[in-house]
Amino acid sequence: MPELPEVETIAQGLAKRITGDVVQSVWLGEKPEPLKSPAGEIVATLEHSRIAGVRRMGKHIVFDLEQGRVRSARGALWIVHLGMSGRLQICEPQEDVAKHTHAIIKLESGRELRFVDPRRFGRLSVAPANFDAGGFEPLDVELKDFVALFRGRKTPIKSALLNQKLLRGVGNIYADESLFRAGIRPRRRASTITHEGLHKLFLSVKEVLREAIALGGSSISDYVDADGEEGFFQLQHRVYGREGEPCLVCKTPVKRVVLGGRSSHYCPKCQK
DNA sequence: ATACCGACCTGTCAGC
DNA sequence: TGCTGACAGGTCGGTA
Repeated sequence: MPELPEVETIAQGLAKRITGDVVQSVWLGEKPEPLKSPAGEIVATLEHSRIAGVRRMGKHIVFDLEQGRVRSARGALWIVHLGMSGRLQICEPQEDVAKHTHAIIKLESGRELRFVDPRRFGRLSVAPANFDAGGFEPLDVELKDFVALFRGRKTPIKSALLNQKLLRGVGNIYADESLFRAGIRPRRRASTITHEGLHKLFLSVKEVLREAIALGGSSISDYVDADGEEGFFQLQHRVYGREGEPCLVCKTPVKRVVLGGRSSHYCPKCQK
């Protein structure tokens, strides 16, 4: 479900509400599929830890933990990837447990943090405090590094944008929207884009992500943030999900093609 | 290196 | 009403 702006919105919401709280106990569902680390390790790392902060890394939600009685400064990380359909919700204990709830974290404040994920593509793991997911943060990357990412790559530019080892956090919606604003077709080989084109793309990616974060992300079907609030960036989509509808610039019908198994939307006239 | 495909899962919606 | 197929914000591993 969520890309960078949605994950950022969720992480900010969680940070506001549970920073400083302490994990009392952890319940994990019996099926271990969603776990990337052994269940025992996740439980041992989380229990009695203080949540010192919540932040986003690419599409991961990262909880900074101060561990155990000693609350060592070194700490550890609890990392949640929401996959396509994952949600993290803060609940009162008496609230009904939703179908497909795979983890419940009881907090000393009395609230619970619940991980719900119908499609089970989400992943839970723990990692040392120095963990790094690799790739550049799109909002922080500098122009020269951005340009270097694509130089000499024959892969379609959209595939490169979706490659989390290069840039982390850009997904299907924001790749399409960024390419539209930069006037570049999704199938265009990365290596054939001029420096000027890459500069435009560099600006477009940042602009799209910043606007989307400001609007709380895109709510398609069921996305809501940690407070249960919907985002509004879906109202700003210019090509994503608009197959056959007129381009907002030139009225040409928006095209949809499949690229690497993903729907890709573009204006055949505005994007070259 | 690259590109395409299916796999992983469940839910929803359009069409018949 | 019910069935079927397409499709969904993500990633991984196999194959040529």
